[in-house]
Amino acid sequence: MRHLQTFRLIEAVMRAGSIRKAAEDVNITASALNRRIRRFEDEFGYEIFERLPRGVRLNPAGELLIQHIRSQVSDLVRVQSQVADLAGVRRGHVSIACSQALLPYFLPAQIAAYRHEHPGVTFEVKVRDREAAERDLSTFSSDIALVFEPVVLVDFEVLSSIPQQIQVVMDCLDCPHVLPTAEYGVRHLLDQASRRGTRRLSPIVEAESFDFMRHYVLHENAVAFQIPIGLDAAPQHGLAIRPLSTRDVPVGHLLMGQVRGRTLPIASALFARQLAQDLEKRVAGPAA
Amino acid sequence: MRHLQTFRLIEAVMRAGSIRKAAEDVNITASALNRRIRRFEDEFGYEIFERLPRGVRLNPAGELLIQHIRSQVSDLVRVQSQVADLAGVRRGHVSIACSQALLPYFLPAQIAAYRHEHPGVTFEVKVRDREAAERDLSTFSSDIALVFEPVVLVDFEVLSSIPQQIQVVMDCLDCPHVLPTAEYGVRHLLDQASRRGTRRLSPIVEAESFDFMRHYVLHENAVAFQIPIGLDAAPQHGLAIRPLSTRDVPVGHLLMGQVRGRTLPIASALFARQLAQDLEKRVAGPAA
DNA sequence: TCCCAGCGGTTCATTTATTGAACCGGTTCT
DNA sequence: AGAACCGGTTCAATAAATGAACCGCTGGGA
Repeated sequence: MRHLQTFRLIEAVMRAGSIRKAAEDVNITASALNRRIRRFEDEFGYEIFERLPRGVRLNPAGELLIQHIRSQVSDLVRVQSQVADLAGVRRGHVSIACSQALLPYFLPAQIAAYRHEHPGVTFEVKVRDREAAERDLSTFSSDIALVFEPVVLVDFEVLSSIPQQIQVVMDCLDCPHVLPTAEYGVRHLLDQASRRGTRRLSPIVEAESFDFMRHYVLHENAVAFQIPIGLDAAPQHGLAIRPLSTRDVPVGHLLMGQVRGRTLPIASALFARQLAQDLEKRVAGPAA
Repeated sequence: MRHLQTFRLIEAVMRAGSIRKAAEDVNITASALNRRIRRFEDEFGYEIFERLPRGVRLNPAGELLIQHIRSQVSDLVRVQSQVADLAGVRRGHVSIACSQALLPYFLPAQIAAYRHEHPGVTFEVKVRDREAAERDLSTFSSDIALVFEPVVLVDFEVLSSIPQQIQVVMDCLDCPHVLPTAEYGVRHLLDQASRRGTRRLSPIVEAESFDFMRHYVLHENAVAFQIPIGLDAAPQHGLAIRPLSTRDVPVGHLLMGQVRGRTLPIASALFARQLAQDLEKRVAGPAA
């Protein structure tokens, strides 16, 4: 898309933090890039970069502009997707930012089901912690976020919410436990619970991968934690799964959402609706 | 703004209904214009014009695109206005589509008051009947609409609403009356009332200008109608003004609104707030 | 019926705008 | 003080958009 070229260049400069570096990235001369930036600033009426001795940085005006650019590009994609739709081809691309718990069972099944109906739609699944997922949404680099216990809710429009009680994944009933790192919702809830009660959390292993933790308990006598949606309905060989009491650890919530007020491309909107329907079914009868 | 050039051309072609005519309008060759349109369609991925033997017309994809273009341009203006604001200069441009009743007293006073505070802001006042005002909003060619008894309310977000009982402007109490044409809210309400009751409307003069009608009753014994906001608080020489009974004619509503969901530029948003405040005061104590 | 005006689309020489290489003045880190 | 970067500027080289002429087509009027 030709008329967005300048915007792409601006983004490149923003990322690189310097015109010369950005020029390398996009394979043009620094001089050409510099002139394009200046010309844009002329037309726009205001400078959008602070010129520092070691490079450039977006000024507040630039921040406003970059937000506009992003929403614009994403809206153009939406229009294209709508046009594709009325042209008969159900095409499109859905970008999802989600917690790890969705990776092993839920999302693969959901995406496969959707693609079975609409083979022209492509997907992009990004693993993001709760904060990063929301950042992804607000920069329009993801359409839909699926996160457990999100941190802030500004600009996050909840499309669906289901309760998820943390489950213990254990090989036996003994103490040693494996915990996710602090940025995860599961850890957040367990931390809260431990602060309230007398029991202390003393993880023998901290990990960022729930997959790793689930496998770890097969090797050492230990317990790990996960939310139901990240666990198979049929318990695996040698693994027992049991919900924590809601008196000990409060029930958490898995939220699906988008940027507040944004109109999603058709493919993404449809997929979000499918997700919401499936999630609701789980609340009614948790037997997936 | 250079990167919007193609969009301007697309709009020109849409308006002209033919590439050759549009080329004349924008002072380039038909060949050049044709190529730019085709190139854009290539990049966009879909044709946006139907090629007819006597010209071109937007196809549904094009309709979708033009909507996107308009919202995009208006959003860029909003960003510029915000930037101007944080640069310290309160600049901007406010475009208003309104009924005639607002012209003689209300809007001049309001705009003057606003410009007294913010001399950098310019205004554009367009007289539109109820339908055209809403069309103006949805094509982003006006920021704010002020209309009496709007027709449809889709995409119209009401920012303020005050009741306005139709007033009789008379030189004496006799029958002959002067009426606005059908597209006006005043006529609409009077029509409704006459259908419900037994009295017939038989205007001796139909006019599109309320100003004309107000002056006309000075020359011939006749009555005219207007809503309070279009009338001076101090009655003019020789003119008596008296409200119609709400039993005879239902009370109408003057609505101020914008396109649903749109973020207005700062200047427009501020002006809309000022209007809303002033309108509310009128409901409390109608003595302007 | 035929014909021609008007349409969109294409081709190729020309004009315009964009680019790249070299260079300038400045600041920072060594 | 000098080397290393930085953004900004200049001017010739390159790439892109443009205009004039032409093609094939359709619909309305003679």
